[in-house]
Amino acid sequence: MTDNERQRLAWSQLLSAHALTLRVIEGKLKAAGQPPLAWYDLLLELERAGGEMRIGDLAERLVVERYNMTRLLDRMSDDGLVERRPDPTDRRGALAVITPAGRARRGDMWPHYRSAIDEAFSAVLTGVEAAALTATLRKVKAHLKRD
Amino acid sequence: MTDNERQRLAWSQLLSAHALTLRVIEGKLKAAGQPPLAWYDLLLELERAGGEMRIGDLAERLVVERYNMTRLLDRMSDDGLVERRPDPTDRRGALAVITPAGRARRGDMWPHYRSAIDEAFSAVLTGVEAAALTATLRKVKAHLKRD
DNA sequence: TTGCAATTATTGCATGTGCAAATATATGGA
DNA sequence: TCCATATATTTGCACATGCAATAATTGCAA
Repeated sequence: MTDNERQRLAWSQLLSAHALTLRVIEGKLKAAGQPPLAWYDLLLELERAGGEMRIGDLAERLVVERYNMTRLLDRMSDDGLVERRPDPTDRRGALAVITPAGRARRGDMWPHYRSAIDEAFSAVLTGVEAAALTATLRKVKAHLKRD
Repeated sequence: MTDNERQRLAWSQLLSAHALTLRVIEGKLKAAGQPPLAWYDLLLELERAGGEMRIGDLAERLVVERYNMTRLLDRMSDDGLVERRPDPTDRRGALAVITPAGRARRGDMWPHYRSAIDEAFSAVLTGVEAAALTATLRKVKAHLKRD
């Protein structure tokens, strides 16, 4: 097998491993009555940013299209987990702000999400393998973000 | 950092690397006037299986829900790339069969898809890294399929 | 300053996906 | 054999996403 074939094979494995793992993890979340993964990621990102972030930045950070971020925020906002606030520094833009209910919801979700990841994904990886995976995927991401 | 943290970090990298790479690759396909990735995968799978496969098996193999496979086949069938045939061994089921136009379409897609993978993904990986990635992801998949 | 292109967020419409129910057929046990 | 249960696929309806167009604002250059 040539290097090119090895690389393309790795890509196809990435696709199918992703699909399979995601299906299992989302299934566990749903079975536990929890919201989808994307909600967790969004809430976590907001907390890490200190509670608020520009909508466009959030979309870019989470690799979601802007118009889908608009709608994701609509839904989460209907649930009281986030709210919009005009950006004082640029009146075109808006900030997404996490609410106390949003912080609480992320806290509720975490144990379910954690155990789902641990069972579906972590269980078969050594720490060394996990670190290698992280390093490799970071290279790919850095490459794509350069453009 | 503990092993658990390493593993969870690897999972989050898998999610974002997947999203970013897929966005780029699908974008290149679309820009080249080609159908989405899922069409390629389906056509390839059928060719590998000798030209036909049970719909449910195809869905399982491609990690797609059955009802979505039904609809994917509807669309591809509208384009003349596949057709349905009753399964002689089980009249509940149906076979998806690749047509000559389907084989031709896969042939047309491949150079575009190949160069997209090579540019977006392969470019930054050594053969050794790719092989390690494949091995790791295969373990994850094997683990999930066991249940 | 004015005017024009670029940026931010949103929305209408078409398309794709998830869920639960429907249809048709198969399988195994009384 | 007959019936209850399981399996394969499809479909109606609600919800989510992609695309192209819109509105509001910014920034820059004439």
